[in-house]
Amino acid sequence: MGASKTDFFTTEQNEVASLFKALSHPARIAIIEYLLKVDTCICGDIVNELPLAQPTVSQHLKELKNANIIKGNIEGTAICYCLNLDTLKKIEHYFGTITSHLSSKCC
Amino acid sequence: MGASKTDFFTTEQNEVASLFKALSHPARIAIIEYLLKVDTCICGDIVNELPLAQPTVSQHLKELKNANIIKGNIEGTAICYCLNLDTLKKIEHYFGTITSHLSSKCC
DNA sequence: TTGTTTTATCGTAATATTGCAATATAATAA
DNA sequence: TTATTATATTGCAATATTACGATAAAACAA
Repeated sequence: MGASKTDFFTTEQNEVASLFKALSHPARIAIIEYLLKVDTCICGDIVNELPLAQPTVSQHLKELKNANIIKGNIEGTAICYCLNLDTLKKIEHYFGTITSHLSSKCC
Repeated sequence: MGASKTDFFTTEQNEVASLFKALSHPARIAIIEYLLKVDTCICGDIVNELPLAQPTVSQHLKELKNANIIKGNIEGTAICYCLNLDTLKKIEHYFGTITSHLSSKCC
């Protein structure tokens, strides 16, 4: 064997894990930080910002889109990408719940 | 090729990505949520809580420990695991920075 | 000492991810 | 129409992850 035993965990646990999987590559972190830095929709130049070939960047963008971390709108020949505030807030809230429920008396 | 081109990204981007990689498996999310639920150090019964064999659980615990998401203290024969509040707060802060810097005018 | 319990490591098979060349698709320009 | 430009998809090789049986190691009990 070797594949994840997805079926043995709850839907929520699988969803949370796949959200973090989308964030688990430095190229995808770089994309997020670039979109944050320019603070606007970006049409086109993400490929030029990364040290990776165009098909590879396209693949990473697809993963971020599938996880709803970024949104992509078609603007003529180019595609306009930007961060999805809702999803990012959801992740922030997930950790907020953890840290607020956690007593520091432990260990 | 196929391996991550780690060298082409910043140290910080690689560190953030590997923190999320530690969170990218439902078994590790289940471990975190279990430690949160019992709200105390757990000596031993994590293996019984998960639908995975003992070596597999041990491997997942090691990854969480390497990422500083959990701490493990030896207590005689057993090992006492608990969540590392500092790291979890660091992740929460990372998203807080993103969401607060992000204008919603986009897309 | 030997036995028991608990956790870690080794070895390996199954599966998933990463990266890119080649190619395809889509929108616009000339 | 044919170019051009921008992004997506396909196919495949290299590498990484996941899972677990077998085994080792560590701590304690008898």
